[in-house]
Amino acid sequence: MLDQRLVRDNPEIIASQLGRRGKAVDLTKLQLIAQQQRNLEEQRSGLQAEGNRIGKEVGLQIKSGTDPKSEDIANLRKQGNAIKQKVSVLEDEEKLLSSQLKDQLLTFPNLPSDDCPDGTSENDNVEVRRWGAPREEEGLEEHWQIAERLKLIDTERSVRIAQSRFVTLMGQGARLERGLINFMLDLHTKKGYREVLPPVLVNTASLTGSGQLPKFAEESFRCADDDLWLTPTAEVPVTSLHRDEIIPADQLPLRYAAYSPCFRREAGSYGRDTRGLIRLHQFNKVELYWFAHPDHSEEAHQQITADAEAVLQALELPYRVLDLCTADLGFSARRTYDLEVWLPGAGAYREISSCSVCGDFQARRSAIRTKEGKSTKLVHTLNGSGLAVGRTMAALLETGQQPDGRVRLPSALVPYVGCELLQPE
RNA sequence: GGAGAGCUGGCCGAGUGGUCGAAGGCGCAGCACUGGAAAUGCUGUAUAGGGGCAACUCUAUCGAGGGUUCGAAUCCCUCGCUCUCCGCCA
Repeated sequence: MLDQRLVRDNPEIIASQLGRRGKAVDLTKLQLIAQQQRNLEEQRSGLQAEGNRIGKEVGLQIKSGTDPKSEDIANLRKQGNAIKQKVSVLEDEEKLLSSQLKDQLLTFPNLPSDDCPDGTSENDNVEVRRWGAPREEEGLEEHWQIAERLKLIDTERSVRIAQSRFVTLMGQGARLERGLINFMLDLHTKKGYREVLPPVLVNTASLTGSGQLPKFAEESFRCADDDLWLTPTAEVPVTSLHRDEIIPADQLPLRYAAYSPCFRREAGSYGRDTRGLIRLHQFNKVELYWFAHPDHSEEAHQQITADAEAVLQALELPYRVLDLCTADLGFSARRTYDLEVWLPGAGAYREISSCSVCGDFQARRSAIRTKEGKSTKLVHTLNGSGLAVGRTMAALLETGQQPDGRVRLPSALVPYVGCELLQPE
């Protein structure tokens, strides 16, 4: 969420920054609401001060012996009542305006960072670097072909169990998925990340706090009888881990590595990536998350990205890093590096991790602050996939495929999977 | 699902209508004492919003929302959550 004061005092900053994201907004009305709301607050608190004075006066007089039924007291009561009425009118107006303001504000995306490249579509994303030597051969299989041939996944029966876009991992496939989760968590915790296994059902406040609500309700699965949703990413519960808290500055940064299954409705993606492990309603992900001091979030962003890259490097998977342009930024992000892994079978780079710095955007929604001396300020939050497990498996299958149909796993994974070659069981 | 208890500051805990943002304790910070430390003593220590260059000041907040009252942490109503016991259950 954006700062209300910015709306009130410098709406032109918001307009120009959101303009960079391709969002044209007219803030004159909202600014007016914000200013009126402040005026009402001033009037109201002045009246309340007067009312408090009268209340005390009555108490004092009665205590010092004045007859409670005396003229003086009756007069004060009358004044008190008059003020009460005025206050309640002002209060109603003020509440209406604040809720209008807040409702609007919750629908605005974050302002892009100054360093974020300008652009109008994903074509304007800037490639920052590449790592590894991509396999570029003719006749390589795609991961879903390999997975079905080796019976690592059962797609058809998954439809019976649930519906399309769900997958059941079987045998070595299940083992590989489990091994990858463990491998990733081990890698991150060795670097000092605290491991987290959060609830995957989250309440409305949590989804609002990290930015998924109110705008993206149709992207999440919702429980019919409770205020609970299936989390679309561990970013949601981990943000709320410290919701409404003040974190002492000497504890920052807090770094978490959270494994969770993730659930997304993928509304509006009919027909895309219908086969295999790329786009599912349920997938596993290890998420990196930082609560950082506001002065150090830029460095933190470089570090969290490097920590996500470390997984790809350890798995010997070639990738490239994109600096997302303003048009491609997610709702809560100020700046994002996407990691795209090379899929030799598909012959394309595919997103496998998104590393974002959100500034104080989520912290304001979630009331997560830090304290130095007397002043409290909002922390900065960062998140990055480290990594999306299903897509990692897809990349491993395509990258490790052998002419004989088997799949060679990177050596780092052998202790986790128990073999270096996947072959028909 | 049934029955009961509770929800107060970072924590514990007092407070049943009047100057209470809230006693006391713990914790934390500063100062004093000390060669240094412990112990001790003193002082300070919530959040949000408004005004002010600042010192400071006003308003709100005792789970949430309504109500009674000149005045509510305290009384009334609704809701939420937590805990305990019983039932069920991995």
